[in-house]
Amino acid sequence: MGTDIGDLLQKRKIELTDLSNRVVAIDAFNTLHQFLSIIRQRDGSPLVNSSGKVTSHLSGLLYRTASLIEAGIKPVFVFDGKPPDLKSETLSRRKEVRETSLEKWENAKAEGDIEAAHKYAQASSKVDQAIVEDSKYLLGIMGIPWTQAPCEGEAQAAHMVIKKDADCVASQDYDSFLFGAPSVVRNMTVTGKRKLPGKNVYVDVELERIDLDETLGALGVNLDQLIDIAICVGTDYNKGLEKVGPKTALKLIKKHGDIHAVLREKGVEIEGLDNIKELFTHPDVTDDYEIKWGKPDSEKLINFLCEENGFSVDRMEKAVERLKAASGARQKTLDQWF
DNA sequence: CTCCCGCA
DNA sequence: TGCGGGAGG
Repeated sequence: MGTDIGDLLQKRKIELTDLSNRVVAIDAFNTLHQFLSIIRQRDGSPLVNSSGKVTSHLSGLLYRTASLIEAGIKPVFVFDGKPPDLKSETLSRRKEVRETSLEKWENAKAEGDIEAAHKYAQASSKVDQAIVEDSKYLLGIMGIPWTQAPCEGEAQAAHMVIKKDADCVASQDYDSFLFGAPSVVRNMTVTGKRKLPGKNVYVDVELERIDLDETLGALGVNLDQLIDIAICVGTDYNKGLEKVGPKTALKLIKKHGDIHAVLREKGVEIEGLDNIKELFTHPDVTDDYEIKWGKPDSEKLINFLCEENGFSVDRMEKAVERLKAASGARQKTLDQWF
């Protein structure tokens, strides 16, 4: 998913407390996708309510967000809008992977291969409209703001950081850099553990921050050239050059200056190059958003989570209490400042 | 993923 | 008090 330029970036280990009082623009799609793929039972089936509707994402969102608020972080979730036409090939490839995985999941379950079943179930997860609507509703009654991007969520999140309405983007992908995000954090989990893809193994992951200027300085390129490097390697909008990974791409761009010169030198072309580049340099974003944190609505939360979705009342009362206490503390802090 | 119980 | 592992919906 996204662009494979991770190796080139300057990663700095940070602590969750370093993000205290910071506004973090969270890539909602990215986060929900993680919850959906990871919060599953051993045979791979997701958590569901009594009508069979998936609820894994609700569990993840509630607990994760509550912990972020407790850590003093000010989260705002950014949802994807309509993807650009140039992304259609990537999207149909992802769809194919999901559908193949769904078949393999069924087969593995039938054969009693639990481990394979779990693996394919994870790869079959999809953030659909119902998941998105549920999540927006839950965030609303939690008092957590969210923004609807006109197009790519990562572009919108980057825009909000550029405008200084947020301090950094939180995503596992690197794409927001290509949209000019000055600062990105990865691995923003509570436990500091993450599941290894495909395997039933958990590893410790460090919360890390990557600053665009620092990375550009270390690489000796500008943002335009970083975008060129990504296009050489391949993005959601194009395939990338044969046998060119991040290191080679960096070398090529530094040697020849820009992607046009690289392509001339190699005698190859990238179809629609100007349009691809435009998607990164002038993405479709909006200023029509409001970032405001409110009080959680206990009654609606208990009703939605317990009545409608079958969560345990005991657990939810505890979680809602935590959320209320944490957002009250935040309110106090803000009052002291203003 | 995060919670929470059982166990050192 | 802190870890391991299963449950959660």
